[in-house]
Amino acid sequence: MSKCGRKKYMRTNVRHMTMETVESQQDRSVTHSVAEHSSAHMQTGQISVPTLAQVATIAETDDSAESEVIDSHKRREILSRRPSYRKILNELSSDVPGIPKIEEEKSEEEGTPPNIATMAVPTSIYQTSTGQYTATGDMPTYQIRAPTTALPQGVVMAASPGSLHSPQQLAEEATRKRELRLMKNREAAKECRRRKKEYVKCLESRVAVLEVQNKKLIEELETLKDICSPKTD
DNA sequence: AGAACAATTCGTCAATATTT
DNA sequence: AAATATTGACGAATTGTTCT
Repeated sequence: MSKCGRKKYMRTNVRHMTMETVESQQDRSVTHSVAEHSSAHMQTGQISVPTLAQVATIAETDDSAESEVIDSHKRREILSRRPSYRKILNELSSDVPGIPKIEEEKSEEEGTPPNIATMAVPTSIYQTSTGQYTATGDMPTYQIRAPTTALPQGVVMAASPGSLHSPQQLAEEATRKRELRLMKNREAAKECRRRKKEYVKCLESRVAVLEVQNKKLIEELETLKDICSPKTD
């Protein structure tokens, strides 16, 4: 995959705002907006996280003189980075029994085979008669492998920086560090995407469960209405 | 069949959060 | 404070779908 010619963007204090909306778009040949871009990447049926588009809209419409007066706290609140998927999911799981926690990555010696991510699709959260959510065997009892622990072949740990002298050695060290960083980030991105998918699936499951619950309650309400005020015809 | 477009995936960068 | 982790955004590549 060729990565040459990649455009570098200055990023301002914007977690949910890209330069697409911050910069003037005049000199950009790309015509799609942030919202379009994110929706284009949204799979059918997935739940979109609206903050990005919302914030982008705010940013776009905010450049009037009045906007300068806007409380910076508010803005910061909007733009602040939201918690990680792991955190969100774990909070969800503490609220709702049956939603699995995303476990911290564990070292391989704790029994988990390396590089194996077992994960079931969380398609079945059921509600018990007490109103609690319960997981079936299909619930994601995944285990997260520890990707960063395994260095690819060819990545050699160099000597300590103190022992490097020549510019060539320094350059090699820099290259090695960069490759290591890229590799780590590559794995981190994969893991992040996996967590995100998990998070979205989890939300979808919740929606499904709540819809069923809502339907039941409506039916119950109708029944009670009928009992309390039977029709006279 | 193949062109055209849409959707998806992946690696990377950079900003920010979290951990040490 | 430095190191590390997380994740939105981007562009390129790949894959899928539709139309001619």
